[in-house]
Amino acid sequence: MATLVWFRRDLRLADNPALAAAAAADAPVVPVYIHAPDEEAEWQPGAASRWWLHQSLERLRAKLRACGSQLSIRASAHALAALRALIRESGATRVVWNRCYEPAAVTRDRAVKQALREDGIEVASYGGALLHEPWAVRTRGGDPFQVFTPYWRQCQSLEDPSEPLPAPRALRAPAAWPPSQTLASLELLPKLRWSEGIAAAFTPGSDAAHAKLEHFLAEAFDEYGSRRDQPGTDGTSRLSPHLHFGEIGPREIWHATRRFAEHRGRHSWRDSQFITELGWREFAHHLLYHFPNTPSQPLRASFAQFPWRADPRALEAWSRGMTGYPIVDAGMRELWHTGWMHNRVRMIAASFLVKDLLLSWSLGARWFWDTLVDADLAANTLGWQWVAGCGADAAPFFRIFNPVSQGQRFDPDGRYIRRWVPELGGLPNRWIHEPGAAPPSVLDEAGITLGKSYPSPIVDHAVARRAALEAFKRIGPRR
DNA sequence: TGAAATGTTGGGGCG
DNA sequence: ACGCCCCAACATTTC
Repeated sequence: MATLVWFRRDLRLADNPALAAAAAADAPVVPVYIHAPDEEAEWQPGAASRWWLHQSLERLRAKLRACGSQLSIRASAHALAALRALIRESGATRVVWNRCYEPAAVTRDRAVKQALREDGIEVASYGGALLHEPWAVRTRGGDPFQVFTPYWRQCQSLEDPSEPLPAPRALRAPAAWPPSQTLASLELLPKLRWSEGIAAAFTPGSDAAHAKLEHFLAEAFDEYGSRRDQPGTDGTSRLSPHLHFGEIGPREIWHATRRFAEHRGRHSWRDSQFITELGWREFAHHLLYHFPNTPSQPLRASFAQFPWRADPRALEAWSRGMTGYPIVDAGMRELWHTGWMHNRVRMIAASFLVKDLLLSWSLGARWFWDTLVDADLAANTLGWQWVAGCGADAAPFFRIFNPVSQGQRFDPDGRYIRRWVPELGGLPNRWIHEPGAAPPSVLDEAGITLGKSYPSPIVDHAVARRAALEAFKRIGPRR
């Protein structure tokens, strides 16, 4: 009579509709996690994500234990096979989960649902990962949106997301627990010990996520509009990996922000930039659901013929943070060391790859996928296609970031550069964003030999910009 | 959620 | 006092 709760990208007890539904029934609850990476095809989690997943599962297991429950972990080529085994071992008659929206997950879940029902199992799925289901938001003509502003306006006009559900206090145990593999047996942790940087920057788990949200609201929410673009400050929430793994749900964030703002008489919170960022997350999932080819194919078909360059050495220089443009290199090194990059810098680094180096956005998307702890197929796809100008509501082809002026504008005191590109630390602020143009005496003084202690710029931005305009002009403009 | 190129304005130095 | 030039500051256009 037990209910299987299939945890996936919802590694939390609070505001977990599937878990709440299972707990509400007068029946034992069997929480399970199934590691079936092959079912995610070419978008299996990268090394940084796997590290996070390991930590997060550990926290979830502890949380469940505190409720008198247990997490049964299985690795399997096919989730369906593992579910059937778990059903057999636990005598469960019902399976519940919260929906995922990636194309591979949608296909798989549909098949699993049908197969289990044919087995005579009761199956239900719930929405908990988004404020609005992707199919619930439509243009007047019934189509999915392709422009953010009208999309989000439409969302805001819908009924408010419901209040988050409380975490169950206790979960009924089954007569016998289905055995669990060890977490270690999933081999999620990296072989090399490079994860210290990530561990120093982040603490996975829903407790840390909620602490971070409270801290953000108290310390940074009011100034978010002005400080969110300054990578040298602590102006953003850094909730992205927690959101990706579902350690905290968007409804919890939405309502916590509402309560915080209303308590202080701030009634414009709905239109705050922070809430708008939740909107972009929704929009990304909306697009991925309705345009499932976009992780590998440009949404705008004309870009399929774009003459991207092939230049492995340039790609390598970009990946490793050795382009000679400090703001780009700082971002790429922050990514490599912490599994995260400030959003403003993501745009700058992405623009550099796509426009200055004329390398395909999909190469950048893949690198981010492998290295980000918050790697999310929907957000990553939207972000890269946006920068490349080949996606929905994309940046126009002529919008090309100048890595020097962007650095000067958003990191005026060079704090971000000094943190991640320490070899430039001795440069005065005047030159820290363009060592390639600094007078020899200044470089001397700072102990820098261009080409040795720090790379010379791998391209001349002014030249690269003109080449990009030329190439994009041919294929990019909307018709 | 750009930036460069081009155009306009207005104050100050100077003959 | 006046016109001229220079150029910074700002605005507009273009890619």
